[in-house]
Amino acid sequence: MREEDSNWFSRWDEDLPSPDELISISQTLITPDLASAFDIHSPRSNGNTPISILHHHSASSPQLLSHYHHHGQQQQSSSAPQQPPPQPNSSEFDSSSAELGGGGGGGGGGATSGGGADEPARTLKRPRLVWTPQLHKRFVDAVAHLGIKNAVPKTIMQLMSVDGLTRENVASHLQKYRLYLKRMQGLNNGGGGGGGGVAGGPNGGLTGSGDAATDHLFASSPVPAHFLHQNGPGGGGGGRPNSDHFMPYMPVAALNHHQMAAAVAGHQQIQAQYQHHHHRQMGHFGSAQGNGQFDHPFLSRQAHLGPTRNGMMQSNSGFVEDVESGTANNGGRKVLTLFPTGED
DNA sequence: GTTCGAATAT
DNA sequence: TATATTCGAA
Repeated sequence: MREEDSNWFSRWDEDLPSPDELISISQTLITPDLASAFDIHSPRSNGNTPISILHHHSASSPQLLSHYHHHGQQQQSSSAPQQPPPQPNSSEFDSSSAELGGGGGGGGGGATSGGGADEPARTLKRPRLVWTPQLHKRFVDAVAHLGIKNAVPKTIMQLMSVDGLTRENVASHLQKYRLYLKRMQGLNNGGGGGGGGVAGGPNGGLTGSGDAATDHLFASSPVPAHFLHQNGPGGGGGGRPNSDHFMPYMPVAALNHHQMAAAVAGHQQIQAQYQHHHHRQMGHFGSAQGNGQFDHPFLSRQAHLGPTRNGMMQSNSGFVEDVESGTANNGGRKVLTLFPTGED
């Protein structure tokens, strides 16, 4: 058992005095897209953001390539549960404390000025999604429950219930994940056996490929055994949604029904953060709920990202955004990390 | 028409 | 590198 994942965890700790300090952060007013659109950056010393800004613009404007074609979708088929409407997070944490956007913090907030403030989301590029171990965990869980056969991007996305996650996000990750699984199969081909339960991560012997780093993310969450079995199209059998009795699983649809969802929502603590090359800040929720933590994979709704393909923005959970442009081997990229807390 | 999946681009 | 976007196929 390695806790390598703790890396990121310890990192932000540096910048943060202590979790308790940053209790509730709300970004409700500022939406990621808005911020990016207006190029709002770190709130200059606002008392809230101890960021040390390393504004360096070595590279002048990056490329302004304009090739954004987006197909928006989020359509619902007949029996699709649908993504939850922007539910007023009736949570305990009112989002009026630390305000990045509200008045205090953010200078950015006001940026909205301008003539029409409608239709904000459009032709905007969202930041790259960073797959944190937690997020990946949800992903794996979803896939596990669906079974390889049914594990297609759309379905996975729905099961994960992470707001802001797009089908494309999942598809991309899935592609890589499959590759990873394949590689593992190759190593242990034929084998079967064993009962060992979990496929056991990257066994001591790494692949000759040498890049184990790639596997690290994947390694952080256990791979369900059934994933590693080669399956022949053959005939029969077929589609069964993984009937493995692994863990309890509650379909999103169920949540849709009653306020139960709301209740659950109260427990979720999710955060999203924008990060740049390095430097990250995060807000912490007043998680002090006397309750322990929630470990339920599916029993929680997620943080909201900005604009959905729907064109509407949903923000509710606390966010911290840190957008910087700069120098970096990448030339400055905004990355969005949304991660659910309470796992692993 | 929609979604998947792999290739390709950044 | 990781993730995004594109493109052809089902």
